[in-house]
Amino acid sequence: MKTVVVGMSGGVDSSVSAYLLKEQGYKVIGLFMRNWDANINNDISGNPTLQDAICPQEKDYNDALAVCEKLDIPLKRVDFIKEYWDYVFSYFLEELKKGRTPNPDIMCNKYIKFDMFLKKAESLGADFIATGHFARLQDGKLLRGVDENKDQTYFLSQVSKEKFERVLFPVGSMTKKEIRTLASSLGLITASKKDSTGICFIGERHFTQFLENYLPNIPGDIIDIETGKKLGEHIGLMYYTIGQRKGLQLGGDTDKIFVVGKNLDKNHLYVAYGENNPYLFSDACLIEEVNLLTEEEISTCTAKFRYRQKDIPVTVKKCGEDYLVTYETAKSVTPGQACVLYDKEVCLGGGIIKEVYKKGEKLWYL
RNA sequence: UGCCUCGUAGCCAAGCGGUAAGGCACCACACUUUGACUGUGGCAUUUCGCUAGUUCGAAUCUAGCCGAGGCAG
Repeated sequence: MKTVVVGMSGGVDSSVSAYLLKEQGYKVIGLFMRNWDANINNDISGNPTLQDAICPQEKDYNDALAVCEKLDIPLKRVDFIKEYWDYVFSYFLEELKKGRTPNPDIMCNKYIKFDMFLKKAESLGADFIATGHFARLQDGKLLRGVDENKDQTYFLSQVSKEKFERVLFPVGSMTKKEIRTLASSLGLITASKKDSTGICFIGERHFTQFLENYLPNIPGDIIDIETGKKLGEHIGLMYYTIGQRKGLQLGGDTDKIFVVGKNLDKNHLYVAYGENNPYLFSDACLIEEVNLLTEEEISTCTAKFRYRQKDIPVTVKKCGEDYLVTYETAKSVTPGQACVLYDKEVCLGGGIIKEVYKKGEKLWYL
């Protein structure tokens, strides 16, 4: 009998995952992870649950425990608070300081869930680990989750290929609706629990206030990139991402205003009018830290530059350590975000967007 | 100083006697394991610079005042 350690988050997906594995005849052990502590991590300002009698993680643990008791499997717990800070959150802050838009959840999967957690599971005697991700593994390949609205392969793109040999995604071939229906019929208390959002393990935060706990905000000018005119003032470059519209507190025109770039030296935020403004578009980007999930050479495939964005056709070419990804046109391609490559259902891996180009020229304003 | 124009929510801006369009911003919700994007809804009835009139009824007409421009000088 093979042993599987399931990452129990206290949500419905991992609850059903544990059930399915048990049905399939595995010896199942639940493992609850706690990677964030609001007090230790100074997560004070902008934290909506700070005053709650029991913190959200404790509620989640209780839910996970209730599910495990129902399924008659043991539940253990482990803390990676320091590791999460060192490998995920520090990276997150460093990237923000550089004016980029990091994706902490991608690093969380790479360093915590599919590394630290995996090692911990092995020490508990695991042959495999399992999570409630919406993704599938077939013949060593990572496939999109069947529920295309919930597919999470984007977040798994930085996990190295060999890790997946010891991973199971039991709910990857189900839709969210099927999962909830099954959970409900089993009487699991997580059946109708709301999907969690926000940074994984941290949760929803008022972004501006949240960051103020960690980074100094340095106000500067908001500049219309087309005229060079000052339109207003921003509260700190790290609060804005490319393509963002909300939070500029600028109005007065009939058209919408979007963030198109930043200048760290001058502490300027560049904006432009209109959702189809040329400054928002590009036709190529250079990606770094490329992690491939296939042995085969990649030339043409599809890619997405942000989670839940539609795939677009691209061509890929190795360029030293990095890869050059070219495409007809894409909007709001943002340094720091992941570019994830696909061949139909197969996730080929991806990289982190480093530079963005248009007509052979690097976009100077990013 | 004389003459002219203008003053509508945080911003832009319709309305020109019949009981305050719209856009941007902002807020809420939906969507969402990354900060978005997107969608839906809310958002001036102690109201239209202030005061006093005309009128059944005014942001819309009249007078004065205040304020912002402009033309004469």
